[in-house]
Formats: sequence, structure tokens, C-alpha cells
Amino acid sequence: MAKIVDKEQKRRDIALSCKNLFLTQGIKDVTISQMAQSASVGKGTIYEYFQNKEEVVFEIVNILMQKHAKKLAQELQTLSSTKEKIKKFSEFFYSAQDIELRTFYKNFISLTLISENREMREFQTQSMQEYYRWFVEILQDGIDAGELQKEIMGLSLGLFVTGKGLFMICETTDSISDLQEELNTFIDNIFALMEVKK
Amino acid sequence: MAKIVDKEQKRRDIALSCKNLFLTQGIKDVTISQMAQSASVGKGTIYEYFQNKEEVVFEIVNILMQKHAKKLAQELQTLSSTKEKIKKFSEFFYSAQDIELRTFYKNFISLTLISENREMREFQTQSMQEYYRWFVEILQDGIDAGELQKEIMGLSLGLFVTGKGLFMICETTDSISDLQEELNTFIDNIFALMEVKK
Amino acid sequence: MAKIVDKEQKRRDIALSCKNLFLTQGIKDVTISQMAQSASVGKGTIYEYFQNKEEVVFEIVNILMQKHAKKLAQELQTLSSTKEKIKKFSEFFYSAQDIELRTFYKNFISLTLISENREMREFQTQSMQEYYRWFVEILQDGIDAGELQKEIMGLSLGLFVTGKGLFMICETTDSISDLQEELNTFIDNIFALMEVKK
Amino acid sequence: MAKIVDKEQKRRDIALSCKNLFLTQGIKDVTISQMAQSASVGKGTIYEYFQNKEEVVFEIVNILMQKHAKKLAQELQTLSSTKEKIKKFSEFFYSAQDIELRTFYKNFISLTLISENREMREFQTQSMQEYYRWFVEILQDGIDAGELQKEIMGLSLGLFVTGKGLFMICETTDSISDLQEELNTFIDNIFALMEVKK
DNA sequence: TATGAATGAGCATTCATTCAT
DNA sequence: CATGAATGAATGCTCATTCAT
Repeated sequence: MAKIVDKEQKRRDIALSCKNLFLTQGIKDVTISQMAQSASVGKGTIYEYFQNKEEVVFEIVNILMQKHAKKLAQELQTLSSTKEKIKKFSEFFYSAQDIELRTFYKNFISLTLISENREMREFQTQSMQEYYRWFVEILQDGIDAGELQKEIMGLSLGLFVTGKGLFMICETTDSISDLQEELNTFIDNIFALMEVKK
Repeated sequence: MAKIVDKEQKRRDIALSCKNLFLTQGIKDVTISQMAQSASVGKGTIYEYFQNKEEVVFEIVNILMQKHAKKLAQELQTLSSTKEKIKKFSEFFYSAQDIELRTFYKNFISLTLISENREMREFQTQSMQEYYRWFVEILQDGIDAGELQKEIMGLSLGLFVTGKGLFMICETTDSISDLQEELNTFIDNIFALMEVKK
Repeated sequence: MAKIVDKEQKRRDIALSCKNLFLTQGIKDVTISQMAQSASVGKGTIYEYFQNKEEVVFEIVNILMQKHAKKLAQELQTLSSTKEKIKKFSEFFYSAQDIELRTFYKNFISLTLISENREMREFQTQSMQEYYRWFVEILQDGIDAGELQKEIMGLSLGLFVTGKGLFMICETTDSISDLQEELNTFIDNIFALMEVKK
Repeated sequence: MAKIVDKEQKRRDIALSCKNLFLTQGIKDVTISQMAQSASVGKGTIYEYFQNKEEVVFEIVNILMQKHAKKLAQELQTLSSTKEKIKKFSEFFYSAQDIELRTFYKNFISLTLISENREMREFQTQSMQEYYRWFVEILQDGIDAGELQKEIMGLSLGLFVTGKGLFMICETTDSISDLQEELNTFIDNIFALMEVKK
């Protein structure tokens, strides 16, 4: 049992030690050799812990996502209004703190779009569903608290998706200059419609 | 005198003759040799008309996009209600007719996300802005016709982005089983809120 | 007859119009396409007048050599002392005026060393012999005029070769900082030995 | 643990196993594939030990030069007269034993003339200076021994360069039929002038 | 005579992966 | 368990040359 824990820990260590390499060189330009060097292990050792480069990237995304979810959960607890919670939720797409995760996330999306890798797709599915459940929960709490009209649930998926959509446009075009503002304005407008007038 | 050739036309011909190759084999697995064979020209000829493989994909996307825009314009003219127009607009993301274009589009997004290629980014920017202007115009017409409340303009970018967001989720996860239904339901719900009650 | 003259003239025109291209880009990096463009003719036309790139370089060297020989002959006439004539002779290897020729000459030597091209070798032979005859003539005149001891004729080939040898060392090493000074000092020292003391 | 290999030795082994290939085919016509085959290693292995083809040639020249210097040092020790030493020195340019080295040397000069490669130039510089110091030492010993007039030192660079110059002319023209005789005659003539008459 | 579109042989180079130690 | 030397398949791209017009 102890061995297994060690293996998983080493896996994480290797992955994280490659993180900056990926960020500086660009994922597709990093070679296994460089990764081995960066992790201070032999090339063969990389193959003991991972099938290929994709899996290392995958592991990093995994770790960063977990960190982010934990942090988000903490921050959400400090907020009371639903609107603020939703805004906090979408900070992922622009906050300076999440820039590393976002870079990997972007690359990960790019990979998932064209790769057949089942695991990657399953990870994306699971993680997306988890976040969506969370998002819906927040909205439901807002309804239960009498803050929002119950009709907002019919828009939940659309709203959830807006951040991702704007993010994609940011990353593939030069159309959006201030993603944060764009997202917040949209949320304000939606809430202006859906908030229960007291 | 040397042979006279319509360079633009030949460029298109070569690109289109590679289309099915890309669709069957997957873009990144197609070699220049295969492309040359498919277009019945020499490898060197490919390079007379394109700088590299990416550019051929680019040209195909271009052609298919133009076709799609033309077709969309025609179809929109036959529709009168704003809701129907918006739904038609989002058919791009699921209609069986656009499946080829969608496949290239997906690959193109994947490339744009990780490549530094300026042209690709500029193309995406221009094309996205064009479509967005079009989308806003439809909404504005709806307002002018007294169909929609003018407040919908504050949501325009968010709405525009919903189709793309859902599409991305479809293409990277197994969460959405029926994109068409999901999109139409969302549009119905939004319109239920924003339509002018008569 | 007129036609032939035209052909030779056009050959020269094409070659000279490529001169700067070669000097800026480096001979081995210039393509036939660029040469054709630079000469404002079609690629096929280059092949009407030359067998290959080497021949164009060859033609340029030829033209520049002829110019140089003509200029040298004129300048030698203005000089009276044998030592000055010999010094003038070796100016080829360092004078700022001959820098273009020297660049081509250097490339030409590089080509000749590894190519089997008979014509190039013959040209080098002929041109070298011509200059050597000239060099010997100057020395002989010096002897006849009572300036030099007749024993200098036994050193003629060695002396003739010194400029070329120093030039080669300049072009392949960082050992010689001032070729001009080095050459002149050597000539002075030799003449100090071989001049007839009056 | 992984296989332990003497990298320096293997580098030499690979280089030398390509020597005959280069001599028979001509350096620029040898492909990496052929070199790999000749060394009984994979193509990739060549690149583990060398950056490119040039570097292999470089290594061979290096090895042959070292051998030659060692042999020359031994042979010089057996000679007593300065003239004989100088003649031995210049045997490099014509002796049948050095034909391999000379072929590589010629190609190496050709490469150095047109390449920007710093290392090659530095190697040429260092090696040329080493030989020149040696040459000067021999002359100085001759002076010290009362064999030569001290004025010969003013001609040292010119004399040193004569062999190289004649060699270049041999290799680029058909003017010199017997390099050995030409060189020896020149040396005899110079010594006739510079020897101390007893 | 002039052209330039078409060609495709030819090659260096990379790098993920293996496996003997 | 760990390693890193060895590998060779795999591919994009160049450019001199040709030849139909």
C-alpha cells in the first residue's frame, strides 16, 4: 500500500516538475528528453509512470483543477449573494491567478478536440458535469432564497456555457478586449431580468 | 509563352480535392504526398499554391464558410419570425448538412488554440465578427418589429456565444446527447422572457 | 553575327544583374528563381544562356577579372620602380576596390576545389598563367633595368604565390589582422635582399 | 543501469569508419544514411555524437591532423640540417602518405571559405598558428646554429605560406606538374641566398 | 526565342520508444 | 526500479530542371 502511494506521489512530482517547461516552451515543442531532464529522472522512467506526453499534461490539468475546485469552494463560502457567486464562478476564465491552469486547459481542449483518447474525454465529461451541478446548485439556492425567479433554471445550461464560449472567442480571435467586463456585464443583465423584485 | 493558369481556381481545386482525404484520415495524419496524389499533381505543385499543409486546410474552411454563409443568407430570407431566424442561425452547430464544415471548423479551432499563426487568428476574428454583426442585426430587426424587448441587446453577445459553447461541450465531452434540442429549448426559454407580450 | 553579339551581351547582362544578389545572399543560398527575377527574365531563359548556377558565377568572375586586368595594366604604366609594380600587383588581395571580385574569387576557388568542372579549372589555369607571365615580365624588366639581381627569377613562382597564400590564410583563419601590411613588409624584405646595391 | 560507453572513443570510431566513404564518394555526395550504414549504427546515433555531417568531416580532419603532427615531429628529430627540416615540413603538400589528409584538408578549406561556421574557422586558426610557430622555431634554430642569416626571419611568413599557395594552385589549376620539385627548387633557391657562407 | 507551371527525387533531421544493463 | 544509449521510421520541404505553349 505504501508503495502505491509513493508511485502516485512520484507521478505527481514528475508531472509538476514539467509544468514550467510546458508553460515556457509550449506543450507541443517539449520533448520527452527535456521532461526527463526537468524531472531529474531518466527517459525510461517517464515511461514507467506515463504512457506518453499527453498523459503528463493530463496529470497536470488534473492536479491544477483539483486545486482550483478547492479554492473556489472556499471562496464561494465567503459570498452571500447569488450574483456574486456566479461572478466568482466565472473568474476562472480571466483571473490572473488561474492563468497557468487556463493555459493547460486551452491546450487540453485543443488536444481533446482532435484526439481519440477516451480518458481525456471522460475526464472532461466528469469535470464539466461536476462544475455544472455546482452551478445549478448555486442557482437553485438563489431561487430557494427568493433571490431569483425559478424560470432561470431553464437558462442554466446556456448561462453556464457563456463563460466557456467567451473564453473560446478570446483564445481564437482578437474580438474581445476585456473578457472580465464582458462576462460581468452579461451576468448583470441576466440578473436584472431574473432577480425577484422586492 | 507559358501555360496560362487561373491560380485562384487551381488553388481551390487542389484544396477541395483534399477535402475527403482530410475527413477520412484526420487532418494531422494526412501527408503531403497523399494530398499531391489526391489532387493529381506533384508534391512541389502543392507548395506552388500553398505555404504548408495548414494553408490547405485553411482554404477549405474558407470555401466551406463562404458556401455556408451564402446558404444561410438565402434560408434566413424565407423566415419571418425572429425566433425562427435565431434557430436557423444556430443550425450550423448541428445540422447534418454542415457536418463537413463542422469537422474542419473543429480542427481549425484546435489548430488556432495552440498555433501562433496570425492569419488563422485574423480569419477567425473576421469571420466571427461578421457573423456577430449579422446576429445582432436579426435581433435589432426583431426589436424594431416590436417582437422583442429592447433589453435583449444587452444579452446579445452571451446568446451568440451559447451555440459555440454548447458545441465545444459536445465536441469535448459526452454530456450533451441532443445538441439541437438543447439549443432550441434554450432559445425558446430566452424568447419566452424577452418576447413582447401582446 | 549581330545575333551572336546580342547573345553574348545578354549573357553578360543576366550575369551582372545577379551580381548583387550573390553578394548579399551568399552564392550558395541564391536560387535560380531569384536569379531569373533579378534579371527580369523567365527561369527557362536562364537555362538558354547558362548550364547552371556555377556558370553564372563563372561569367561574373570572368567579367570582373577582365575589368581588373585592364585597370591593373593602366595603373602599372604609371609606375616606374619594380617594387612599386609588384606591390600594385598584390593590391588585388586587399584593396577596397576589388572587394566584389575578391568575394566571387573566393567562392570560385571554393567551387573549383571540390567540383570536377573542367571549364572552371581551365579558366583558373589560363588566368593564373597569364598573371604569372605578367609578374615574371615585371621582374625581368627589373633585372634588365639593373634594379634587381637576376637570381630573383628562381624565386618568382614562390613570390607570386605569396599573395595568394596569405589571402587564403586571411579567408580561412583569424590569424592575419592586416594583410596589406604583411604583404608589403614581405615585399620590402625580399627587395632588400635582391635589389642591386648601387 | 544503462550501458556505459566511452563517448569520445565512439565518436572517433564513427568518424573514422566514414573516412573511406568520404574519400571514394566525395564528401558532399555522402548521405547520412550511408554514413550510418558504414558505421554500423542507426541514423539517429550519428546525431547523438555529431550535430551534422560537417562535424564528422571535422572530426576526421582533426584526427588525421593530430596523427600527422605526431609523425612529423618524429621525422623532424631525425634530421639535422635546417633545409632538410623545411623540406620535410612541406612534404605535407605532396607526400603520398598524406594523401588522405590532403583530400580532407582540401574539402575542409573549401567548406571554410564559404561557411560561417565559427568552430571550423577557429580550428583552422589554431592549427595554422601551431604549425607556424613550429616553422619559425626551425628557422630560429637554424639561425642559432649559424646556418642561416638572421634576416630570414623577415621572410618567415612568406616562406611558410609558399607551400600552401603552391598547393592551392595545384588543386585549382593544371599549371604545376610536379609540386614536389617546384617546392624543393624554391627552398633551395631561398637557402642559397640565406645560408651563411662558410 | 521566351516562359513559368509543373515536377518529384532526394535528404537531413527529429524524437518517441525500447531494452540491455 | 531506473536508466539513457541506440534506434529508424516517418515527413516536410526544396529547387534544379523540363517542356508545352
